[in-house]
Amino acid sequence: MTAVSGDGTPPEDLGITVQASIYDVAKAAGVSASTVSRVLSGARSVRPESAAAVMAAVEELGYRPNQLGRALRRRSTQAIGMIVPRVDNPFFPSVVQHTEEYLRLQGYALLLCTSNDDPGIEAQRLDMLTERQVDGLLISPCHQTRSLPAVRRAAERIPLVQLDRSVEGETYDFVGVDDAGGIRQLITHMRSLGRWDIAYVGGDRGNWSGAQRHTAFLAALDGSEPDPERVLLASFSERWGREAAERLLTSPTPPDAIVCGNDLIALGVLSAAARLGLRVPQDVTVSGYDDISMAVLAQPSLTTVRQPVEELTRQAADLLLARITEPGREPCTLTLPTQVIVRGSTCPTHADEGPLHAGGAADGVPGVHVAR
Amino acid sequence: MTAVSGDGTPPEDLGITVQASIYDVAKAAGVSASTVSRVLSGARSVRPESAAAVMAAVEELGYRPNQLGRALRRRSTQAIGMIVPRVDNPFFPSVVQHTEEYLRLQGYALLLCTSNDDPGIEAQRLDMLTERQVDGLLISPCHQTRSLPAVRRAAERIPLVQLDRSVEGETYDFVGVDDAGGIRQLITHMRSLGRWDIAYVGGDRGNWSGAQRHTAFLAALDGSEPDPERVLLASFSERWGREAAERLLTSPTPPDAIVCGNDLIALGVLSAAARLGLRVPQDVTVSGYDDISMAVLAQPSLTTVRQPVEELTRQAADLLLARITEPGREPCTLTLPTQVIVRGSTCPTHADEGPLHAGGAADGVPGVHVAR
DNA sequence: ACCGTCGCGGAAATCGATTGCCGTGAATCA
DNA sequence: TGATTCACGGCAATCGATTTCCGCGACGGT
Repeated sequence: MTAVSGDGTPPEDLGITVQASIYDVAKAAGVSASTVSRVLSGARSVRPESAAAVMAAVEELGYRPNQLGRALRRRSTQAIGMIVPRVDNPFFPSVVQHTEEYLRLQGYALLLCTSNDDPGIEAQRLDMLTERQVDGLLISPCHQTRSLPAVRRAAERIPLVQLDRSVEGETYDFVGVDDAGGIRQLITHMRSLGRWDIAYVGGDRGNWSGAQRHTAFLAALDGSEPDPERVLLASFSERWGREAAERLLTSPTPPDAIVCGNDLIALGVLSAAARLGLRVPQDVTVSGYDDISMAVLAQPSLTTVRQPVEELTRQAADLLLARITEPGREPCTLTLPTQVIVRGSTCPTHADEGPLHAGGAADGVPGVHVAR
Repeated sequence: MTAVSGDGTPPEDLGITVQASIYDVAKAAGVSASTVSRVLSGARSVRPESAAAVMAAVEELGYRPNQLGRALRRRSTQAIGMIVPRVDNPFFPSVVQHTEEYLRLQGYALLLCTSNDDPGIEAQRLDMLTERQVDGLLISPCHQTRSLPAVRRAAERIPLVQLDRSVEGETYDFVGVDDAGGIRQLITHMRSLGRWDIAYVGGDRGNWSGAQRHTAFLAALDGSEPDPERVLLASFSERWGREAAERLLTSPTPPDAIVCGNDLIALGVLSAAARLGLRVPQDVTVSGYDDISMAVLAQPSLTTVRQPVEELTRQAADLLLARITEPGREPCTLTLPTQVIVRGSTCPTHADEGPLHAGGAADGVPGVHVAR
């Protein structure tokens, strides 16, 4: 059955050769397909001669098992699907890198997709991965509410864990960071430097991070009046940071500090400040969020909030594996602590001079780390 | 056969519900599985009443076809595997983004993997994707020679196209850019500014881009002596750029221009220069390669070589689709032209002042574009 | 009235691998 | 010696969807 070659015609070598199936191996080794399967999987003991014959045939034919057939029968693809909003924000590649590495050690392959911050594309990807029978899903939903229907649909069929961002209106497993705490710490830091007129440039409130950080900013201002001119929201991009900073810094009453929704925005702000001839941190202090690798290289280097990426991905992966083995468990939410990294964009004493490879030193405030 | 529920026990709703198969739909609709398949695929005409019954059952059961079964039978997964060396170099995310978008329009899903610049991991990923029966592979091999065995093994079974980087020793379809031409243009540009003592800071020669660009730099120097102190090779990272620049610029005879192997290196160089109190471009000019989005925001903005990413991905995807439909065709190599983007890091007259959103203007030299 | 044709539906084979079940022969034990 | 266990191998069912082949009834043409 299902013999593959030997139909009389010469091989006619054209690039791609037909794949040998387990039956071809069985025939070449003079055993049954069951035996081949058992040799390869080690599921049951096999006579050494048979095993040797099988291995020889595998080698000879260059046999590689078809994971489609295996997955169909086993009801497990040993693959995890992952969906992140963007890959041009360095934070997510970093998350992806760690996740892939960790899951590989657990014997899973990672299938990565991008939603491009579009709930429609995200839903397509979610459906695609579901139909391809991944064993689990990791997702940073691109929108708090508009992502919900597709996330719900997927979670009904497949173990799903959210990381870094979450949807609202239903609770699924979620590993995030203390976004609000990070912002609060930053504000405290700014005020300790004598900065009281603090502006906020953030992403839109559609996604979790944007909403959390903005809300935290407003809350941290408690006493002060929330001047609408001081709070600008649009997108998590350098371009927006630049544009917003231009608006803020050319106004008659510019703020003396700018807290940004993430590092990309902050880099845009630094760019605009430099262009306008303003000195950072003397004229205005600036902070970011995420601690991407560019942050330490910026001019000046960027004060920011570091998310514990490795911990984040490990916890999310563990949560997913737990839900795979035990689908009925209660949804659980983990919030990891963040850490403020103080650099030159807020602290002149840490401006970018001195040896390039100096280490940092804690300055006594819990959760605040002074670098370089 | 394969009835799914109705075994007497109550539903016992725990998170995940069992997936309905095409047979469940058939039973609910009172037709055969063949008919369900035909309704869903539109392969053959079906009586309207049957079709309606099927659609109702699909809706009712929330049926989603299992792509594993479909792919097994159809011998096509409608998925393309892609492997890039890193995702923390913004150039590749950009390539990925465009590729995914284009392939989606052609009805393919993209499964993305990262090799982390490690030929061993790359080989694993290649095998994994091959065993999962992707219809084609797109790869930027992380190493010119060490990637060859795994690439060969994969290409023997599945249509494969290389993009941006290639292996050596065997020719497979490849879409790249004129790396050498870009470097030559940069050198010409530097010399036209009166800079003759040009240093090169690049990635290692293990991968295609590193080797091409380094070789081109040496070749462009023809007359001049290739001072080994002036050519530093290690990795395509900001960190390396910073370290190398520190070495170059603190030497007794610093160069008056630094050509970098990519933008990340160049950003590191700018960072080191600023820290050492050197002015760019007055004291030293700096150029990058790739035109990542940070390049325009750097202080000063970065002169660089733009790769035609969209064209690159479109051509690579088209080549792959062509090879899928016609596996026997001759391997083909495409080399796309690059374009130098002149910005503030080489040209003081284009320093970063003026309106933020100004467009650029061509300065008459072919292939050279003066931005902002 | 008879014979093709057409529309439509279903049974069954198929894709590739896994696994429950049974059979066979050898070894062990009473 | 006869019974029981054990090691090992193969048959066939199975996962879920597609597709070939065939059958049935209706319809049109002569």
